[in-house]
Amino acid sequence: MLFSKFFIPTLREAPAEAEAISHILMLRAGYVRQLAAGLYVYLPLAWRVMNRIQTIIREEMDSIGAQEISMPGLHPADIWQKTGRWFDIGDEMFRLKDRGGRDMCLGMTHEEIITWLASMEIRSYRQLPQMWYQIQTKFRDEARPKSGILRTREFIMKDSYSFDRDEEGLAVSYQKHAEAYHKIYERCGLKFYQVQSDPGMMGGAAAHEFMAPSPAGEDTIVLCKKCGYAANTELALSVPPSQKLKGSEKDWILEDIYTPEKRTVAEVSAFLKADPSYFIKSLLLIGRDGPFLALVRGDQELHEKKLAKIVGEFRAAQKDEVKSILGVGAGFIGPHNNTLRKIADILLKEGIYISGANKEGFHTKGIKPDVHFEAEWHDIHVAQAGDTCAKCSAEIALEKAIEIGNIFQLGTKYSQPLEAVYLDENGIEKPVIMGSYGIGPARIAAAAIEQNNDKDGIIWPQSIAPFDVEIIPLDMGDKEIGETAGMIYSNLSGEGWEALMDDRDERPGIKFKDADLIGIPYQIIIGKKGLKEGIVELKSRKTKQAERIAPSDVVKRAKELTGP
RNA sequence: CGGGGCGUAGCGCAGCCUGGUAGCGCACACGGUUCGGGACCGUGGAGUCGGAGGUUCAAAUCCUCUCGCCCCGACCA
Repeated sequence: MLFSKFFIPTLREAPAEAEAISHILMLRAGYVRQLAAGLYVYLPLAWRVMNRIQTIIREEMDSIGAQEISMPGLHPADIWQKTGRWFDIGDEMFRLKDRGGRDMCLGMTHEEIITWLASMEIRSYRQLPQMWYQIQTKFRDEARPKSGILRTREFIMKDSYSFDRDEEGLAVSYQKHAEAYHKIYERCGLKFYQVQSDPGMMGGAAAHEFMAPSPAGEDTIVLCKKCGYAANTELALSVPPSQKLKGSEKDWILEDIYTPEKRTVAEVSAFLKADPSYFIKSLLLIGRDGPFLALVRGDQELHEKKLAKIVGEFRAAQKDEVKSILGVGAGFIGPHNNTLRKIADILLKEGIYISGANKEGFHTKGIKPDVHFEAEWHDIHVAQAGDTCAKCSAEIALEKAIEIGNIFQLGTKYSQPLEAVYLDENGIEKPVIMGSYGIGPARIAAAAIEQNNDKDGIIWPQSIAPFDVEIIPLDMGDKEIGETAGMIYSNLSGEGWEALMDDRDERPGIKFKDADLIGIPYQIIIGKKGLKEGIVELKSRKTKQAERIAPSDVVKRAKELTGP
């Protein structure tokens, strides 16, 4: 491919709206352009990357026996109504009506549609298991699209679905997907983790996410280097450090202490000269069944998602609600002396504490859990660096990560309402057991850039680079340079290499800058000085190391370094 | 949806406070000199100042409304 004929609109300066590294580099290097919030045009370079990623995905999906299909992006509402998601999902679903006034939506995912298909076609256990996948556009009206192509309102996704007779079959399909995903990410040159995740609105039992560590990520994951425990903080268990005992605390007796105008843990902690770990933070929340208290240790944060999994939806109480329910201001509420339902962090089961006295201007010291109040005990705190692993007690690490894929065991969540059933060997009708599995190719591309770049630009992993090699003749006016470049180009092409040749009549500096920005992993630099000595340079984008080799040796050497 | 910021030439920005000729750098076109890490000189083209309404003799600038984009949070199958 000739650079002069290929559309690569590089920019010297990045548009001001870009913040994430991958976003800035994709704009500057001429990969994408933004149409509107969360909507992007993929230019030729980016589309080549996407195609390479999709090819890898197809190969690995096919190798586990999945079959590619294609489903519509526009869906009738009634199928989504049958599973209830038409009502459960809010503004994030694009909804519209067709000319006949029928409710429709743009597909955010395809569980409903594929289950409809299965319900029409699957009759017998003899037809199972099945794995079907597609690479297709999804639409989600994101509340806040961000970070370039990392979070968009329209995006391509590989989604696959498994259909099995029973849970054992599902476990096999699930495992096959997990293995295929590992291969896909490895082949794409990504650093990644498989972590436990929250099934969320997908429903079902087990779920894992594949996470590419990056500061640009929206998720935080908890990792234990010792035992391998890995989970999204949405559900990650951890054991924070215990109270720092000075010795005298165990002699505390239950007493109220006057703490005028001291409301927050920080204020009371400073006032009483006691570490925040001696406090119980009491939060009055309003759930579906009325008000309740959530209790976490003073140095901890409540994880609202963990709590929501236990009690369902809730919201914080307003100031006047606190007054009317507990008869005291928000800074002085505590777990004892009231009959409200209490959900307490498991960490509070041990120790002795100070908390609000439920009396204006007072805190109570010497509170012992299970003695002075009772509660339902759950892990509801946010895992933090410095905590230890709930499984093996080693110190855990926290990392920001980009979600690049997920796998869910759905069970019968969709097959039941949509009546996707089969007859087993005994002629008994049973619902199909399903799994669902997603990968975002654009996120793979963005994560690859986030993980592989330097001050000059992108450094693509070879497998997903838009081209394998860029040939850079420094002076197109020089006959010998032009001929050598042409020879190398056709030799490489003949061996299956995809080469981009910068045939533009530009100064060397511009060609070097653009080449580094675009990030093709190898550059072959052909200049007058080198040719006088009979050599060209083969330069690694990543290391910036250049080898001086004879033009005729380029193919041989390139093969040694890496395959096409 | 809550909080904050920004919309002036393709990109990056100044001008706005204190109303009066729309400007700079890069990019682009042409000519010349250059040519191993984003060259230099000269000439030139390009802007409904996001939009609407208002105040004023006069609005990029002041006021009101509105649209869009970005960031933080909430949300996120």
